[in-house]
Amino acid sequence: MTVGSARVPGSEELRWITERAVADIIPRDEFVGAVTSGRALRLKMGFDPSAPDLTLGHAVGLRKLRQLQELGHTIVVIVGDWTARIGDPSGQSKTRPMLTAKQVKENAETYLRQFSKIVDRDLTEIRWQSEWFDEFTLTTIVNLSAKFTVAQMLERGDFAERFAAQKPIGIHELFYPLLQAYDSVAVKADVEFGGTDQTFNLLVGRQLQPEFGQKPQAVFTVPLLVGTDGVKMSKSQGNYVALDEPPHEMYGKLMSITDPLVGDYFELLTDVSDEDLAGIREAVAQGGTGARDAKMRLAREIVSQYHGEHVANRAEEEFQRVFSKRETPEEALDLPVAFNGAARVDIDLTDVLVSAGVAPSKSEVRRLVTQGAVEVNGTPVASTRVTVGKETMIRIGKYRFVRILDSNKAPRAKG
RNA sequence: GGCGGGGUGGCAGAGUGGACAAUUGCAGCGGGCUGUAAACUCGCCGCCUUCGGGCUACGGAGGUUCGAAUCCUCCCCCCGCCA
Repeated sequence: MTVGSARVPGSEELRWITERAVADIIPRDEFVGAVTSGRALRLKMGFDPSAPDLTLGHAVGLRKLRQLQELGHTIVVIVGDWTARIGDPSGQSKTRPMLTAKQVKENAETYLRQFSKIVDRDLTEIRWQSEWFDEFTLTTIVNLSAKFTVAQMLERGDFAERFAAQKPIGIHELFYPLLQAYDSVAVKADVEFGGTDQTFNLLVGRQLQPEFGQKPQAVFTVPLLVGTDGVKMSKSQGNYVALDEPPHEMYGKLMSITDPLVGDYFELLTDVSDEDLAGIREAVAQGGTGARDAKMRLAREIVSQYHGEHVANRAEEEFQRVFSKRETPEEALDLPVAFNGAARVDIDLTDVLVSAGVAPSKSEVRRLVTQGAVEVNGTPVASTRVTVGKETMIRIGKYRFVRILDSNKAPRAKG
């Protein structure tokens, strides 16, 4: 890698970079000095290949990287293939199966595909931990671990809490920060990015680099995006929006975020101006349709970012049709049924909805019917046995729709 | 090595011979309300069912019993403390 040069941002641009959607920069003046030096910086960001799906939460940091990339700085993505193979220690309840090299590679591809929705992959350096960790020996590891103390490790909040509560802390867990820190040495990072929950790990990297004769990296943290329900975002809660999400789902999920989050989402995920942002927060605080309109704007803006404006508009129209007006959607899950020439045919919803993947079990379908949640052509059904025609629309609950198609009539053109 | 605690439905966590498909909370689903929500409220929430019922489940395997998540035996796993 040759040391290139980068454009020096103007004061307004610099302010935007260092203040919008930023949690902390340590040390701030050092970072500002570096970014205004004209030298191309190496901006490190880690990636855990055991969880390749990116969410809007990741987007906060990636958007920041994008801003810096546009100035000519180099993004260095570390694929944590080595640590991922050991397994994530934080999920104590289950031992995560070790990932194979193939899985890691696939996950990395998935990651990078989503990653490039925000940053320019061609201007990104992708490095694998195995490049340096494969060569580690016991001596190297002992030497590395000798540079830190248990007390230092216990400064990390979650370790301290577990220790105090006499909960287990695996030795390997103590290694995680060290390994991550060594990544910074290996790639000679100037700045490392992460969410605020990563602060400790990033600082370990900063502490380690001087031990190897390197200038310590600056640490750049971005705020954590709160889940759509207002609680900490987590996969198990399902309260996140994935970057890969289809447009109408993305739109719908954004419309369902709890009101107080609207301002934060705008702040962290869009480029609306500060004045605009203040107006949005004000509108949401007032409640009523103003809050709803602000949320619609948010949903439209974000869907536009990942799917384009045209698609976003269509998602919005569809949303209004189904949710606001309670009409049937234009698009529904098509369900082929063999009519064999008949105009109408009897079907059993328990079979049909389960095989269509709409309901998890026949019992669930019976329950739904009992609760009056299933409508055929707008009329609630009392029995799971119903008569349907071609194009009959079946509605399950408020938002799930299935359209009956004649499987005889619409054969696949190509086999 | 010694001592102790524990393994129950997606999670948390009750139950300690029958009335237990298993209290409760969270999550989820459905109805209402609404701005799409949230909050609130009502209901559902193992699987199969000809709706009579059947089947499978409380770490695993055996056993005692008319009957076991609950008692006994062995085994497996997790955690803490002391050494």
